[in-house]
Amino acid sequence: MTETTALGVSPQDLPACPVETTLRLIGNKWEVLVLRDLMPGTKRFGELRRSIGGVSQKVLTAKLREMQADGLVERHVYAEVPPRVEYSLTPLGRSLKPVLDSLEQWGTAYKKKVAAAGR
Amino acid sequence: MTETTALGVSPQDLPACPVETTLRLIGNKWEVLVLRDLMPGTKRFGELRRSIGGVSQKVLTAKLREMQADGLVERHVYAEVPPRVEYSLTPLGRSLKPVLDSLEQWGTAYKKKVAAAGR
DNA sequence: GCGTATAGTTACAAAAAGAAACCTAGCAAG
DNA sequence: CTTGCTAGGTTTCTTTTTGTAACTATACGC
Repeated sequence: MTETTALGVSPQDLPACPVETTLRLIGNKWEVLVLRDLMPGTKRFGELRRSIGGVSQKVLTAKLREMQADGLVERHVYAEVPPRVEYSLTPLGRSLKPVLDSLEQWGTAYKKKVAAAGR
Repeated sequence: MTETTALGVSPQDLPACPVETTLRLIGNKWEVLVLRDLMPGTKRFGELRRSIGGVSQKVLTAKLREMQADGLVERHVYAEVPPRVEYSLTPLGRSLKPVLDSLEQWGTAYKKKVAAAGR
């Protein structure tokens, strides 16, 4: 079964500033890490939890639901026992790749700088 | 008077993932907005507070101190009455511009999409 | 029957954020 | 002389968010 959520967002309740608009969807650390780990493809809940690392079950569940409501993430539930739930990015979610790339690039450059200064 | 803070960061206490490294410095909504509003140039505390909008004095103070400790922001105190404190970005802070730009670009595209869907 | 596994919920504790008052020091108005 | 204003900051208190740990449901293998 596949649950989908349309972008039920009214333009008028988005902030005027585009940066804030983006932050409304991925202004949280966990949301960015979900994005990072789903970018290569589908993952199950537990798998995602382990790959993110340090996130509690409760918070990950909550963030995934929000991201689903925002149309960034798709949730596929398989009626098996034990339950299997797979998460993947929607096209909208995948469209955030450039943002993720810029975060990664800056982080890489920064780490290099710190390593050089630490000598 | 000018207070400066070197990047006193040891490479080993940075996360392995560059994305997480970046998030450690600007993983918070307010930090990104400070960056956005200081990118054009120096601002006084109150000015910054108003331009960000919706941030409490306590939290803005705390975030600015953190960003100063991280070497992103410079703090200039003028010994006047009433006090004047000016904030500006360091070169490291300004180097985050590409990240900010990607957030802005995505937000702009998203708003366009939402506006189109809302008809 | 009993333990295992998975995604999720619930109840409680800890941490962060927000709201509002107070502090400082000098200057100006009354 | 007293009162009020200024701007950045701190303190206190309340609310919201986050984290921790225990518990649920259900089929499978033993």
